[in-house]
Amino acid sequence: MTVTAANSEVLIRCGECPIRVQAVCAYCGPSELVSLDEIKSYKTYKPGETIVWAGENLTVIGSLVKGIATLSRSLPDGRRQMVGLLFPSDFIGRTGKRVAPFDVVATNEVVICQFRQPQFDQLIKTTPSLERRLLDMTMDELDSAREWMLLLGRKTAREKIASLLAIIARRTMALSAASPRDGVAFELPLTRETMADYLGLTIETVSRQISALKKSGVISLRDSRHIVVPDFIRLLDEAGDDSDGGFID
Amino acid sequence: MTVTAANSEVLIRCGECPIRVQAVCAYCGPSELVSLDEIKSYKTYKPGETIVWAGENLTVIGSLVKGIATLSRSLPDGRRQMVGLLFPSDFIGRTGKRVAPFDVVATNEVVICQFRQPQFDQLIKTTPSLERRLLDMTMDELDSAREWMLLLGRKTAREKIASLLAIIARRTMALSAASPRDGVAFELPLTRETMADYLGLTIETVSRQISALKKSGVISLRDSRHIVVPDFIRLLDEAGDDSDGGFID
DNA sequence: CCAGTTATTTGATTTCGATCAAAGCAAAAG
DNA sequence: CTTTTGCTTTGATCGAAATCAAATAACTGG
Repeated sequence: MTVTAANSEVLIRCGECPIRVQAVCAYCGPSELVSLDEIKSYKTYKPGETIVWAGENLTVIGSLVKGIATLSRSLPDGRRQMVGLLFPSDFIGRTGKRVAPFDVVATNEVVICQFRQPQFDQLIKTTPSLERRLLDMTMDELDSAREWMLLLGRKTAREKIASLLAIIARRTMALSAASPRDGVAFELPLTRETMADYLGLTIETVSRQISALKKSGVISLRDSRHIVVPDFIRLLDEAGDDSDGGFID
Repeated sequence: MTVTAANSEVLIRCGECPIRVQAVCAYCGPSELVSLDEIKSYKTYKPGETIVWAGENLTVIGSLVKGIATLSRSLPDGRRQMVGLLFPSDFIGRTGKRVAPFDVVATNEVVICQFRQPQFDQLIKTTPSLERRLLDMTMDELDSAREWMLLLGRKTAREKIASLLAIIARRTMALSAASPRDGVAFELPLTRETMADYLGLTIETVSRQISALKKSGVISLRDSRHIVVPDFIRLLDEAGDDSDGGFID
């Protein structure tokens, strides 16, 4: 299990955490070692596999260690809306709820560090700083979800695509410490269908708008999954919003 | 300040709380009285008044005591999306954030029980159960926001209207303990414009779809603000979803 | 009660994105 | 190498909701 603070400080680390091996609670000070090994168990999911079914019993509680998973809900006739993306260090499940409100689906090979509910509750109770951190993370997610509501409710297809690309570009830039006016290149971690389900659009519209942005010179494509953004500011402009959305932040 | 638990148990009550007068923390047991009077202050806002401006310094932290407020964000060209409704007992603001992410606007006359940031942080630190409660509330809001994303991204105009009416009808029924097959009557607390901003629609479409639902016999109107739902199940059906959304739950 | 806003409804038309349809492409399977 | 399969692009058409426009209804303050 990995919990990353706002300032990127690592609070608790698991054995299979990609960053480090020791289980340490940084909040409680380095002196306080949390023995997670007894209460956690790792589970691996194949690409496309459903980790949690909406409406079913919510048994999984823990955090994503490796891979990317999607949170989504579907209407009876199949219309689907993605409502969140889970990256390593994000939580799955929640305390005090019996029924899962959303589907959780693995896009890659996903590894989850899973806890038993009573033991996780205990861990939270005995680690106030963890609860505080959980609260902050949840509030951030809430802000992101609401930001996304603005996109879903009011943005045009072109603005939706630009917003999504901007968010991914921003992630990439943050990692490479590039400036906004530099070119950014990245690989789309999503299929056109997933993008469509995210943005409340159809596959065809996604494809068309990407083509349109290409024709306008806002982006260029090496292949369908590799995007190059020559001018990030220009892309932000197309997103319609002054700020950057930040759904996947 | 009023914090209501999932089971409707009241945790902390302020002087002007509509339910009771004493300031009591029920979680910490009735023995533990929380002296809120020294750190809180009441503020009243007129209908239409903006309590918090998105992008500006977030100074308000506290909870809504009376009235209804909306949470919204706008695009530079004026397109607006409502992202939440605040009812009495709901929180405004959050710890550890300098800039307000959304506008908070009073629809009625609104009374807010306001705290100073450092003192509120202190209150949270010394009241672990309060933090736990805050976490639960925030997670519920997150689930609701995501549910709303499904509506915004994938539902038709008719389904959107039906969903909103169903949520309000459900609230009304819960208060009157009526059964789903009974008729429900309620007053819309929102203008057509507010509804439109909520649902990601225009005023005209809202009006048209309400007329259409009336013509289909799903609802009837005494006047534009007073809705009668003869068969709640029928309305739920029109909402497209099996479950009830619950955005305003 | 009336003039003057401010909501709401209804109608006509347009437009953006969905739908229907088919072709191109690339990776995996045989 | 060819076939299959899944993903993506592009084209033609359709339709739901937006936009433009105007009438009606409801509320405001004088």
